[in-house]
Amino acid sequence: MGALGQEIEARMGEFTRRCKEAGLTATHQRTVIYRVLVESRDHPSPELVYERVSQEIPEISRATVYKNIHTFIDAGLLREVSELHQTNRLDANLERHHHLICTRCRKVVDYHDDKLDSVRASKRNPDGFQVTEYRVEARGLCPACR
Amino acid sequence: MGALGQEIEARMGEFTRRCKEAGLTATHQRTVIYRVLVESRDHPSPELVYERVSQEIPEISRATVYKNIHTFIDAGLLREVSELHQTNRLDANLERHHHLICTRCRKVVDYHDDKLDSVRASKRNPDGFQVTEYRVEARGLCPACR
DNA sequence: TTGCAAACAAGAATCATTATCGTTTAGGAT
DNA sequence: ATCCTAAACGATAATGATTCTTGTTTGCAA
Repeated sequence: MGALGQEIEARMGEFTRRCKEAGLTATHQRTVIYRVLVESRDHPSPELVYERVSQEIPEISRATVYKNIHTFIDAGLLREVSELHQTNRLDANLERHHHLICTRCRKVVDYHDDKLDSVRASKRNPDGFQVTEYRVEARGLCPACR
Repeated sequence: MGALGQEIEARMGEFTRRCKEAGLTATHQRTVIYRVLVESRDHPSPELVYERVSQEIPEISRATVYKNIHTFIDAGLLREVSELHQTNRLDANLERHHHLICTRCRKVVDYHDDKLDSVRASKRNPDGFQVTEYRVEARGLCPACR
């Protein structure tokens, strides 16, 4: 088994452990869903996860995949790349700025900060990406949700 | 007129100018939609924009609002807070890291960078937010899209 | 083994968004 | 001022992602 395989094994071990901690049954469906997630390097959508899991468990239901993705997120076993994926959120402020995002109520507040404006990656073209803009998301709780 | 009113006026002037530049007719509908966007400090969803515009133009169609929002984005008059709003995108990597996001194909790549890990706002609790995490989004074009 | 709560599957329902299509309108050419 | 054409619009159907509902199955503890 290669280094990647070992890492996946390690993550699956952590999965089992965390399920116990959270009082979750490590069912066959959950195990396959989680392994697919760990093996996927492309930040898949739930739909794509469903497709991949379906290859192994053809009779699995979409609801099971979607519900367990939420379960994993709640248990801290999985994260969302962006918390603002339910609907588009618009910003007519054209100046360079960053955002404060409340993880509970999804409130978004513009945040201007020269210090953050100067953020740059260490490498010139990380992973071959031609980066045109660095944006900082400060995630946490807004005053109302604290 | 207060300072805020003046800023809104300035933005509406810019709107008219940019419409001309882009060969767009500054129709009544577009003007109201854009003014609502500029006046909204809460990064509204298209649906919320539709509701607000409907107060002034009850007979406006959702399609008009949605289409013009795209038109404004294409013309550089408006931005999206997150480009990943069409569907959820999952991340089973629990280590601290950041993301490279291709604005063209929506590819997301994990990016580990100690320099970015140390990013912090200048203020302790900006706008009263209790910030638990800073994430950097490096936006640009992936190797395939360049 | 019995029973109960957790998990599941199937499919309907919802929500946001986009596409289609017929009508209206704005602005340049006449 | 009138005509013409493309751009805009409105109504509404369609799509895609996600969530909800309901009935069934399964894991595990008494």
